[in-house]
Amino acid sequence: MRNRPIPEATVARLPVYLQALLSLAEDRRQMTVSSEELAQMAGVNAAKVRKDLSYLGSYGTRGVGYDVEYLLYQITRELGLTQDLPAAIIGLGNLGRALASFKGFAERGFKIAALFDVDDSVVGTDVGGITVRHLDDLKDIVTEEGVVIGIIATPPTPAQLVAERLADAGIKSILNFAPAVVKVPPDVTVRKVDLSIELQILSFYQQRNQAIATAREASRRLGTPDSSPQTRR
Amino acid sequence: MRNRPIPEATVARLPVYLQALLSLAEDRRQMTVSSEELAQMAGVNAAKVRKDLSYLGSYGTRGVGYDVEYLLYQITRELGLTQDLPAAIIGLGNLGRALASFKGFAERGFKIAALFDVDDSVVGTDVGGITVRHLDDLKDIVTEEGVVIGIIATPPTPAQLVAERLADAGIKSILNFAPAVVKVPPDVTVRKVDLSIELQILSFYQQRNQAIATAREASRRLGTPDSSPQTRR
DNA sequence: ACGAGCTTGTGACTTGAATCACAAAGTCCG
DNA sequence: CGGACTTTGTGATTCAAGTCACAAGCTCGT
Ligand SMILES: NC(=O)c1ccc[n+]([C@@H]2O[C@H](COP(=O)([O-])OP(=O)(O)OC[C@H]3O[C@@H](n4cnc5c(N)ncnc54)[C@H](O)[C@@H]3O)[C@@H](O)[C@H]2O)c1
Ligand SMILES: NC(=O)c1ccc[n+]([C@@H]2O[C@H](COP(=O)([O-])OP(=O)(O)OC[C@H]3O[C@@H](n4cnc5c(N)ncnc54)[C@H](O)[C@@H]3O)[C@@H](O)[C@H]2O)c1
Repeated sequence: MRNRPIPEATVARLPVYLQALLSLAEDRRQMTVSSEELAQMAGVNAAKVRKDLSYLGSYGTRGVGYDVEYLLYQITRELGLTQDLPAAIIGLGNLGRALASFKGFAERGFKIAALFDVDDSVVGTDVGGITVRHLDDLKDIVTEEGVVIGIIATPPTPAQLVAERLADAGIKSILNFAPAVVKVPPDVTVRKVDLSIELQILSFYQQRNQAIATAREASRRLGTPDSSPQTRR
Repeated sequence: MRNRPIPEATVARLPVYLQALLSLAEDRRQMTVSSEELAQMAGVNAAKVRKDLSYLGSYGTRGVGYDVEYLLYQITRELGLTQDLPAAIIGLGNLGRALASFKGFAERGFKIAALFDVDDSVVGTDVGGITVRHLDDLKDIVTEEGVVIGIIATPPTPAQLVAERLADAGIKSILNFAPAVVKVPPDVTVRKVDLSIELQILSFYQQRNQAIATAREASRRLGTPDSSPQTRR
């Protein structure tokens, strides 16, 4: 299993295990954890946990489980979180400000190293202890501060432009909060977080379940035997 | 194809198509759109677009494409966005406030109908034109306002409790911003948005690509022929 | 030192999603 | 009206993820 490329789906779950392990490490009572326990905490099934962890190597002990500290270190290392990665936020509106003043990053392997905007009433001001700079200074400051992650929190229209500026500044990892699809060179990774999309997905399942409920209700009233429960998820 | 259950992956893309169609509908020049164009805009491939849309029915015309307005309506209907769904935000800190004062919801099928917190210095204040209520009044107000979606923006510790209160109030759809896994009854759908997880995933690919780059660099200097490019994503 | 009892690690299998590739169905133009 | 040209809709295929199930390996008590 070792040395095989780690599946994307596994990579996406490692941070969840990390979170669970951190909370276990905090109360020092439990030195070791079983795949079953970890699965409970992460909300997945135990076989998946074991398979996921096996991609990192054989870090468990049969009959015992996984050493919490050791596993914690291995996942941290695999995710590249052994030192704090410097990130920049572009767009200091409602969302950008919330992100900039959020204290939770430091404990999770990141630090906000620079802030950018284009609005003259924002540039030069202080947000969460950091001075907002003009977007035009992006490349210089990114180089200077060693920023490796760009967080786009501008309105959707300028998002593409900002992404290009980030790519031009040598940044390879972008997190995009603007509801817009941005195109970047193939060596740049973009992940998108779109709140409206999440809500719309919820809306779909909401209405579907409701439709099923009313259909069942109707057939019950008609005395028709209920065929399929169709719970799913 | 019709009447088959819509795959989860497709549901997750429908909002992206919706967004693209909305921007097409705005400038009224283009009455119809091909799967190829839509694919470009959504950042996916054309075959996937066609297959996704085919789950909703045969709404295209061969040789022409899809009627923008008609498709727009069909997706809106499928997602259950024909009327604004009332949502509630719980936890009015940095993030909760940004969400509450965000104007983009209305245009995307949602409206913020209620706000909740437990902090006495927050309860009773006005945020984005809505008075913050105490969490204890959740059930009453949810019923009264017909809220169907709950958005958790509290710290991680109270997230589980809040989720239970929401479920108890009859809410079936929860969007959770707190970095915590919440357990709910099977008829409730939870989606999680976790910023730190997204950053950690970026970190993984960042460091992996870097590792590949330095390995290639090393082998180049040694004159070893470079075997596999291994771009992926 | 041995057997009962856990728990891991992983091949084999199942399920679901993505991609391919092409016939079917339409448009457009001479 | 017919044939060149588009573009859809969808079986067939490939690829990735999830689940199952069990032998291998460890601990601990006796
Ligand atoms: N606020 C929310 O809760 C929320 C929720 C979901 C999505 N979003 C999305 O996040 C993004 C930001 O939302 P917001 O509410 O903070 O918006 P906002 O309008 O409050 O802030 C946008 C900020 O970006 C700056 N900006 C504009 N163009 C820029 C450019 N070219 N370069 C750099 N900065 C630029 C503006 O000066 C402003 O400060 C939007 O795309 C929005 O759709 C926000
Ligand atoms: N701020 C960000 O940019 C950001 C980014 C990523 C994730 N998050 C997550 O979002 C959540 C909120 O972040 P924040 O920065 O707004 O935190 P915050 O501390 O500023 O606000 C939390 C709010 O929740 C309220 N609260 C606490 N317990 C509650 C309860 N039981 N019921 C109702 N309300 C309660 C508090 O009174 C406070 O108003 C956190 O879980 C955080 O990890 C925030």
